[in-house]
Amino acid sequence: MERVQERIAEIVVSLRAEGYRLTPQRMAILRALIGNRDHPDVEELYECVRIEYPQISLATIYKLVNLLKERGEILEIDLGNSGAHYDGNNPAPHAHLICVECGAIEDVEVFGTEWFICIEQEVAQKTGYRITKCCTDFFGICPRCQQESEK
Amino acid sequence: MERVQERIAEIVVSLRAEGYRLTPQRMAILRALIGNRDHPDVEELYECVRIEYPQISLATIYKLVNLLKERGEILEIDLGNSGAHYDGNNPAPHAHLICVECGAIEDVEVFGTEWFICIEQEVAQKTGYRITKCCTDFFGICPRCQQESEK
DNA sequence: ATGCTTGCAAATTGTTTGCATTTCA
DNA sequence: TGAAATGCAAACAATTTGCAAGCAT
Repeated sequence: MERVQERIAEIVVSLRAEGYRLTPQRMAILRALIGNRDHPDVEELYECVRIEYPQISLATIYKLVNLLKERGEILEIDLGNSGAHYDGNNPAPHAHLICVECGAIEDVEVFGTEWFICIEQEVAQKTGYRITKCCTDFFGICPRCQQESEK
Repeated sequence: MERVQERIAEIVVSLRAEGYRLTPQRMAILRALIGNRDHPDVEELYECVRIEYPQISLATIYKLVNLLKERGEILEIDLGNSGAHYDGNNPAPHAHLICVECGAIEDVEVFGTEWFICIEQEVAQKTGYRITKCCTDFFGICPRCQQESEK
């Protein structure tokens, strides 16, 4: 899991380069955000960071998350109902798979980055749009929830 | 535009079959929802129906829209910030193209329904999920907004 | 006549903002 | 030291809910 440290270091460097400060709270949020495959929402980040910093406020989480989102360091996953989730591990475009039963969110490895670049180019060419982002979400029922409902 | 009447008729039949009632307000909302390529949000539907029914309330719009969404008759398009938009024309899976500058939303014709079925099957096979829905959104800048910012 | 639907207002939920105080660089 | 970040509370926006009265079937 050296990756996690690397990814955090990347973000730290990038923020510092722009004059942003790295407070201990921000470091804790980064740690909660990066390096879990959980795609947490703001509430989960809050609960996680609160263990270390019981004083932390939701506003602080929102502010950092928005900053990182604007800078393209994390991906926002919007499921329509309820709050947004965040993917801090992989800023490259990739699809997500969401279980509508238990709410689990996982990355889809089936299509690589090249695949996204390819379909983005095709759409750009046929529509004249300058494409900046593409998001693909699959909704369904995960194997575990299927088993449970089989009973 | 016979299509529009057809589509409305389809929905009317489907609702009536389940014991739902077709009030004049609901008919007006359906007309506002189906048969414009605008992908309206709730506010736009509200303004539209209000011309005919100045008394109508947002709650009524929300209730019908949720009913139709649950029944798979319309598609919800969630852009993260601000309210959801709806696509009543085409319940089959298809991608959307969103201009981040002017907010326009259009259907992407590049990939057909078969294409979606194909990638859904591939994901299902590789992950064990039972896929129920796939949504693909391309974000970018439309040709018109590109020209405008060129000046 | 029955019970689904309406429309109002109030309640919820998720997120943002203003500001005085603290703190990193 | 000075600008940026924190944390609190209040403000906001989108959506949902409860309920009395109305209306489609």
